[in-house]
Amino acid sequence: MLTKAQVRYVLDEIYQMFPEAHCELNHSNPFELAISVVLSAQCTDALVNKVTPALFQKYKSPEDYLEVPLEELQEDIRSIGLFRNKAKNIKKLSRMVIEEYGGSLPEDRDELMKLPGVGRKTANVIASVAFGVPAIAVDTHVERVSKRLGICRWKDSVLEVEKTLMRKIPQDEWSQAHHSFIFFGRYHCKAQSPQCEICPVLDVCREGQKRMKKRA
DNA sequence: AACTCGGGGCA
DNA sequence: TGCCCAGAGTT
Repeated sequence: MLTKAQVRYVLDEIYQMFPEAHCELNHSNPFELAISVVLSAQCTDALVNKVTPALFQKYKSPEDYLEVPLEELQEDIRSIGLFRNKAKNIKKLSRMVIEEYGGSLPEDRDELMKLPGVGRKTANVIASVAFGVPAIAVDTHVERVSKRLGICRWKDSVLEVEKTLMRKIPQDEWSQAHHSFIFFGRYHCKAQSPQCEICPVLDVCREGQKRMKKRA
């Protein structure tokens, strides 16, 4: 496992690598943010961003999602994977927000996770981006990068990864670290083809050194 | 723990 | 054109 000093080193290097890493989600409207993040499950943000402008033009409130037939909502998000489930979730989520939360999104992560389509990762994103709650959302990029580097253990569950990251990263950097890890995972430490040859943190990376030795 | 849902994007 | 990508829910 990487020491706290090594984690510090990794963070600094990765921040330098992706200085533009930041959250592109609109946080002025928590409900729209929640819809965006629910749509994001199992597909890229870029794909979601193609759909949301027109979507939010048409649907202004939770009530609007309830008024249209399910098939119409499905059609409006068709270009995204899993659109049938996601449309159902959005309708149910809208109903819950109206009936159980008085028309606005709950701020508590455990309450958020009661909403359909909102798991641990999504709840963390909503809580941190919309409500400023300190959190680290562990998606596949964050998980893969943390495990390869040796910040946490391979067998760790998502929850354990999250706890370890919170322990080893200063709280005021959780957001920046989260977004930087996403960029790092998507463009550099990729699932199938990690760019170990040109990696700035190879010297502390457990998996990277294994890979390089294998190649030699 | 394994399986399902489903498109877009890239090789 | 087939393989890879990306979470939540259900069993």
